[in-house]
Amino acid sequence: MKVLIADDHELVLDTLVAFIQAAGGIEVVTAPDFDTAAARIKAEGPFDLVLLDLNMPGMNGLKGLEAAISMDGVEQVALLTGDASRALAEQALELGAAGFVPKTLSAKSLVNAIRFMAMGEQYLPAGFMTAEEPQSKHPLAQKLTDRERQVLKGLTEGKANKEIARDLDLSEPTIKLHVKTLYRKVGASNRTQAALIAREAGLF
Amino acid sequence: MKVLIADDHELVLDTLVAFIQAAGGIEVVTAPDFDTAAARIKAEGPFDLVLLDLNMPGMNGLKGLEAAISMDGVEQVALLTGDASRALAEQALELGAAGFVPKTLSAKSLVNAIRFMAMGEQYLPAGFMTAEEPQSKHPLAQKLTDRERQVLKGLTEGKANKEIARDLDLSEPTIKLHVKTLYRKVGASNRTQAALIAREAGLF
DNA sequence: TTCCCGCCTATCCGTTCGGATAGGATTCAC
DNA sequence: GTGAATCCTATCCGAACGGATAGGCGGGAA
Repeated sequence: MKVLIADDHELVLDTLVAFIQAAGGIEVVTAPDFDTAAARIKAEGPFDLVLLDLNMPGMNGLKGLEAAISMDGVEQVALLTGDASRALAEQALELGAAGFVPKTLSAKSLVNAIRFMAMGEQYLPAGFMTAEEPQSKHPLAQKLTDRERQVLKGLTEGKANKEIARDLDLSEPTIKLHVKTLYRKVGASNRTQAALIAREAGLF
Repeated sequence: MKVLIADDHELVLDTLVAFIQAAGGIEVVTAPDFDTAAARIKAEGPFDLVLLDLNMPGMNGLKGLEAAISMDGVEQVALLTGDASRALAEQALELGAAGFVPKTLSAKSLVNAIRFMAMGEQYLPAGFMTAEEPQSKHPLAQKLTDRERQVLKGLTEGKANKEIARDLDLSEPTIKLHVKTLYRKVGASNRTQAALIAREAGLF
């Protein structure tokens, strides 16, 4: 059984390799970025599992995942990531990922997950997709009404009131009202600040 | 010598503890988020060094760093972070942080850095502050003139043209000109889009 | 020197924004 | 039912924005 792990955090790499080899029966190859990972797949493949860090050089978000999945010499591809966003996990699975591994896992269960996926299974952290939306409502968003959230989403896309009105099939004055009340709630004084605050809070 | 490490990535925690204790002479306490870190400082302090992950629950960016520095029972506070941004490092040092430790370090040098800081020294990753600005010019920013960059910075802070004019000691019509030409260069059609694009590119 | 480029200033115009105010509709809790 | 909350619509106004256009200034390149 052969596994490639790509991560620019050498610390993570060190640990995983040590733990996996201690367990035995698995050959581990590492890479510090996406490009060398791709090169090693070509040169040293095939691999039973390829683990890709979401935030590493050369990996353009899910682009790298997509590319890796379509490569020859790769059985399974999984994402390794620091922040566990449910939306991201869903997208990754839609693209055909074998799993989604947050680094918040303990070393032991992380190694178990890797062995599990290398055997061809799909892995998701316990209580990740099962839980409806545990703490999804940010302290900021929870104060907004549904409409206001929809309007705020439009703001974060740089849209004009008129555009938002068309998208939501409402009149423009209505949008302006929501925009105004929304400013007060999030503490913004114009649409750009509101958009930045929303992004900062991780909404949308 | 006593060290507290707070990180929501249990993997990181496991490794650091194992390595540090293997080296001997250091007592290690861990915490999965900022609040329990603060509680443990109060209960089990004093600590020679507190290592805080930048992206963990309860830590509002540099707010947590600031809070930890001002606490009793803490000698040194350092940041542990996944992505090494130079601007962030500078801000952290200005707040009085003892160092800035990117997780891209190998486990061995990371442990060395921790021991180094616990002894009261300041640590920065090699060639981090020394290098002038290695790859600072993003493909986007390099097309902008100095003034346009300054104006764009104002936009990313949600400022009005008039405010930017005051900050840069220019007239408002001038700002409007720069804003307009800047839109064309970055592909925005209004200030909110420009601000988001700039943030997306990692500028400022 | 002449020319071009980046920079600053300015005016004009139509649109959009931000804010205040007011009325009507719906739903839900009391 | 009464009242409160949410949502929709509307009008008015001053300020800010987005865009076009035009001229002056300084420095570097041809």
